[in-house]
Amino acid sequence: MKKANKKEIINALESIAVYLEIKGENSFKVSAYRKAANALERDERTIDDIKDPASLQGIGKGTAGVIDELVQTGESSLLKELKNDLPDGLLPLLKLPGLGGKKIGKLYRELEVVDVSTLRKACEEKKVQVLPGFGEKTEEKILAALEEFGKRPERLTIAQMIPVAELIKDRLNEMDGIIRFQLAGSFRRGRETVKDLDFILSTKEPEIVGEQIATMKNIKEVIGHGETKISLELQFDDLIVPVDFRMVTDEEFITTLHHFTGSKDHNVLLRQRAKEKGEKISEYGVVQEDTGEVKTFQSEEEFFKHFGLTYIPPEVREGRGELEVYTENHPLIDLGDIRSDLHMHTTWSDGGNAIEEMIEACRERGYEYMAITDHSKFLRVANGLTIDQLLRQHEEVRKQNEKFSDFTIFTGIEMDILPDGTLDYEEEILKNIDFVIASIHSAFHQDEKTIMKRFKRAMENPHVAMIAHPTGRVIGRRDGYSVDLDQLIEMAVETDTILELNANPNRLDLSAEWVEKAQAAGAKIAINTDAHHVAWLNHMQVGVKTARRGWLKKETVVNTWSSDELRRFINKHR
DNA sequence: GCCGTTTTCGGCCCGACTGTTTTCAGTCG
Repeated sequence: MKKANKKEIINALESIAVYLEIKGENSFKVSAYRKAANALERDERTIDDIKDPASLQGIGKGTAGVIDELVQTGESSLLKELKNDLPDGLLPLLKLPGLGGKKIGKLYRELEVVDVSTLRKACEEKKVQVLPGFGEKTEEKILAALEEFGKRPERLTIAQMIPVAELIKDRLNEMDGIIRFQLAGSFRRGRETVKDLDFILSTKEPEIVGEQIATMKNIKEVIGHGETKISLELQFDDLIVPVDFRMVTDEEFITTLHHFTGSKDHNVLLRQRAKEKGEKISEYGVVQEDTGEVKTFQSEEEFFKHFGLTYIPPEVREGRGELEVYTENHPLIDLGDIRSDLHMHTTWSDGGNAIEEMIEACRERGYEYMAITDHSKFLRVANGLTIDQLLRQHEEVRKQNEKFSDFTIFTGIEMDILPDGTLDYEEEILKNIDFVIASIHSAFHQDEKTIMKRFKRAMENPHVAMIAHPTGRVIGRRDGYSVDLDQLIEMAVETDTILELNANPNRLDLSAEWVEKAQAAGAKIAINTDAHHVAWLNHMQVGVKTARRGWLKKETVVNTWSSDELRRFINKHR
């Protein structure tokens, strides 16, 4: 029997939790299996290196037994048994809003609902509304949810959310009665995708503010409207965005902001810690359990300090050891550390702005240097530069460069690694370019070995400074090519090739998870916007957020260095 | 199911909102 790998074990534990939930098991037992899955996921080691799973916090005798069985045999008798007991068509029903394990269990036992279609039938025959605990409205809602089921993506990309978030902020700014507001949730933590947007508002007049929110433009539906919480679905063309608004007093603002920034795992860990001190954290403050005294805070710094911690940036509040690390300062890279952008396009290839405009925009952003990197000749669809054009462009860049004593413009190129593994320009050309980027834009279907050969050849070329968007993924649209990232990182360290964190919110490539691994291995990262328009230079913020999610320090990121330092690094092997 | 210098039993993070109920269970984040 094939042994189960770590991912399969985590999935099995999560499946067990879901089945138990539908069975109506004790909810703490259910969450014990989820906690065990989380504990495994958080641990960096492989399943073989974790000799004794029960030694991990959250894994005891029971779940360790399940894990051991999966490791030994590749199967779990408990999971098998559950699968025999319950139809697996019930599992997707948990995704329907308003339906949880308890209700699904009841539907199964009382009405023999086993999947989406039997559930729809039961609703249509009006059998659901007569069940105790259900009613007419519940039945209607289930039917409506079934109608929408599968039509909408579960998570929305940051690229889609950025303009929506800005629009809502503008509207809140125009409303009466709001003292201050902030966007919280996974958006604030910088996740690649989000389920919804969470806004925290402070006000003395929740009814007045609530009324304005519930009547704002673009509302598709008001999901809920209570005294302090309003849930909406906003619609912009095809895009439907769930948005939650929470209203509190200004004193409560900071603890509410922290609570709804999450993550859930982070909150749970911090609350457990508070409990050990005889305190209780809620949205409204920290309660001294013996006296009932409620403490509120002026800032999140102050809040964390209360628990003996320094400020924990939202990006790392994932319950992955931040409470242990942030007993002292642990600075991560910051937007203010960025001194250049090393990947962008102009009208010479497929960009929308002239060289001068890009220079001006970079200077406005306070950078000290930059690189102009248009596409190479192979990429005809993007109007890649012929050798003649390239030489003329670099002449132009050098001329521009002479204008400034306080700013440096690198000549550059985003050169294609061709399907056969050769590079788009000869050594003779490359040796005169300041910043050579190599990247893959073709033959995505090739197998991993072939792709890795292409990368290897590029990275071993002494003139190639950086690999751009290493996986080629576009979030929510395509996975990219088959690349062995562990090996790529290894090669990057060996050849001193920089790996890119492409800050385009559709790409975020490398991801937070992989830049973290790259940093651990000693590789260097550049955060670049790959801007095709001056406005896209602002994506640097998103890139830095992603870097922070990967715990990147300033030193790891080459565009926090001075231009001389970077030049020395690039020219080391030339 | 997990956990424990108060505990090997009895807790487990906490609260808003809805729809079902006549005081609360279920869901959600």
